[in-house]
Amino acid sequence: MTTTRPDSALELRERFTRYLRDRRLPVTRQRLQVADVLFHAPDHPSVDGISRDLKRRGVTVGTATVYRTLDLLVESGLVREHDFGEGFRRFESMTTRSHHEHLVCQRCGQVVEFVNERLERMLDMIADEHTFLHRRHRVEIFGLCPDCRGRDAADLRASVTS
Amino acid sequence: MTTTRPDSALELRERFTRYLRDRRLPVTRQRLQVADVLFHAPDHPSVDGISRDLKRRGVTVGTATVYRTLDLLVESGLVREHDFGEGFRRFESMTTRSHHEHLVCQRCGQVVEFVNERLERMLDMIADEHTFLHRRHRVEIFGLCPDCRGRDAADLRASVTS
DNA sequence: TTACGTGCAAAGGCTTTGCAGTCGG
DNA sequence: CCGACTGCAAAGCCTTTGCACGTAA
Repeated sequence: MTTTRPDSALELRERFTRYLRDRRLPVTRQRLQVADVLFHAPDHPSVDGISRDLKRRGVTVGTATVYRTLDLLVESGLVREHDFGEGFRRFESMTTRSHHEHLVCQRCGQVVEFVNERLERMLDMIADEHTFLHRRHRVEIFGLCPDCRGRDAADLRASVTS
Repeated sequence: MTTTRPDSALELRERFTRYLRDRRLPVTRQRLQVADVLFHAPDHPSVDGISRDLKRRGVTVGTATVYRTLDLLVESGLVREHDFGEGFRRFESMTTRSHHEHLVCQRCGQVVEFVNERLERMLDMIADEHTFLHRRHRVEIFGLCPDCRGRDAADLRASVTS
């Protein structure tokens, strides 16, 4: 279940390189390193998470460069930007998986992805009904993941007993 | 269509007063003024918008107090907090209307509300499927409102002609 | 009277910007 | 070589916090 999808990552790096070359933008060590970290991330890292990951690998990339590279990655369409209302952004590389939404655990921060075709169609319909041109959307369900759900119930029992 | 819902606003102010009294918290001029501005707002104002509205009415309330009052209003359940990914929060008073979602225009910032029972049920189902305890959710559709949609097409024609 | 609120200014957290030095193509 | 990038530090935003003073009950 925790696949690293190395082949996907390689392909994405190539696509990013191509994107840069097409626009006559330098393909620098920093840009590739930031992209690689993100392409290999199994989750939805924040800028801080990406920086720490880079440090762990022994390389240092200035914060400003990380932000600037993320802008490029988002523009290129290879990376998706998220704002789960935590006060900072998270990023996610686009694998071959289809468009998906998120379930966010309010206790442990775990993010689970889900796909639902019917939901997507319904959103198209709703936009149409309001004569809106539908460009993108965001569906997030907040609550407790299976683990935290049980733990919360346990906490409650403990507090009642004490 | 642009109803100010004055009766609703009055009732909400009363409910807020009751909320404060119940917790033995002082009912101050500032708290009521911030609440009133929000209860009368037809849209989803930001902290800055609320402050400017207060100034327009000739009263001044410190920024810190506005933030602290908004915390109370959200805790009381009379106000809903939103984050449309703009880098700041927006607030909306809970009228008697049922739970709703938002269509956001990426050009002019207009926010249109919509209600869709089927959508709500579908989200419950999805959370269930993943054994998540569903506490709240967020559905936002971004794009162009009817007005901006036309304007964008016009811009495009103009740029092609020039 | 007294606990809590208020306003100001300072601090905080995330992100962007300005600029001198550096490097890819 | 030149234009674009990088890193650092400073600045920008929104929001929170500390503190002396004020006020609701």
